[in-house]
Amino acid sequence: MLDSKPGSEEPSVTETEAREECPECGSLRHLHDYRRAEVVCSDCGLVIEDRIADQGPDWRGLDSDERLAREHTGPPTTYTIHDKGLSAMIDPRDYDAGGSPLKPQTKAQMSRLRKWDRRARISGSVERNLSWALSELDRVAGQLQLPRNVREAASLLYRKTVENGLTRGRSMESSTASALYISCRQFGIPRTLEEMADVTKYNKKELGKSYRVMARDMGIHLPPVNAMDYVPRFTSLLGLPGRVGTKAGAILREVIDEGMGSGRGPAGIAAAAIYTACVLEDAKRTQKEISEITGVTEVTVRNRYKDIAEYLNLDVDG
DNA sequence: AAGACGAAAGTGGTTGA
DNA sequence: TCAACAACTTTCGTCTT
Repeated sequence: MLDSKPGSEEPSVTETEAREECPECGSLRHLHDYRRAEVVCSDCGLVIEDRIADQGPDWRGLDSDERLAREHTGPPTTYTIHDKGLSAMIDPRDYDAGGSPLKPQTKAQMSRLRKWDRRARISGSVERNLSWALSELDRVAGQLQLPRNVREAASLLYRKTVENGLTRGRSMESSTASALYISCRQFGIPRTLEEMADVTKYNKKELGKSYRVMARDMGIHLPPVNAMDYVPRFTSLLGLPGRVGTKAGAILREVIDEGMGSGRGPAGIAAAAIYTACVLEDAKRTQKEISEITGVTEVTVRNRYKDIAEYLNLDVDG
């Protein structure tokens, strides 16, 4: 019930004939990738539109609880109409409906009313931004299959960031993504920046910069990512049996104890440990498959694998 | 033909003057 | 602030199965 199986394969990509041609190559064949919420040109791969999931009832891949929770939250349309026609204007002039001046007492009252009206409006807009941000946060969290507690933590972090005025000059998307990324790290279920980048409109670099700034500003010290934390998810995404995961964990522990972790990217080491475990356990996955899932290149998988194999051969058992 | 391996050049981030 | 540096990626060619 925690993580839905990655193996459940609904057709998440459909090809359609588009009305507009691709600005890059002019092709009319577009792929709708609902899992990644993108429209991609079939011929040149250009991402024509992202976040299509906002436009329809296409939330998917989540359990019924989440679907329920999400049913009416949503895209900016609700937020744009939120204030419309609901808040009345208070006439700024001190005359009554008939045009006569107000009594001093009434005048003072009206002035107080205006003051509170103004305050309500401002806090209303803060609320609206917040509610938009939180639904964006939920969307990304949903696509990354993150558990509730991480979302809660991320929401809280985001609120605090806003309260401290640290979101000024930054987009809400980058801030919510940063809050999520940081929370994931804190909960020991890290997502790679690649994965974050896949479901937001920012790339690895931008997200990296943005989350660093937020962590620094909020005085959060993030311990380095533990390579071990990647193993369960990667093995499960690769559809590997449990024993391979255990093996990979054992290899990792051994290799990291030996100081191989320093300076190297944790995801790369995790990927290589999994690859090694695959070889040893005879549950072969190609380097390519592993690199695709883990977001590190084949070359890095190879290099780390070489390191690990070297070390393991020096040791007695393998 | 596909996968594994490695060399070479390029990129972004960190470090030390 | 800038240059040097290590890690990683990209690209491409060769070897192996």
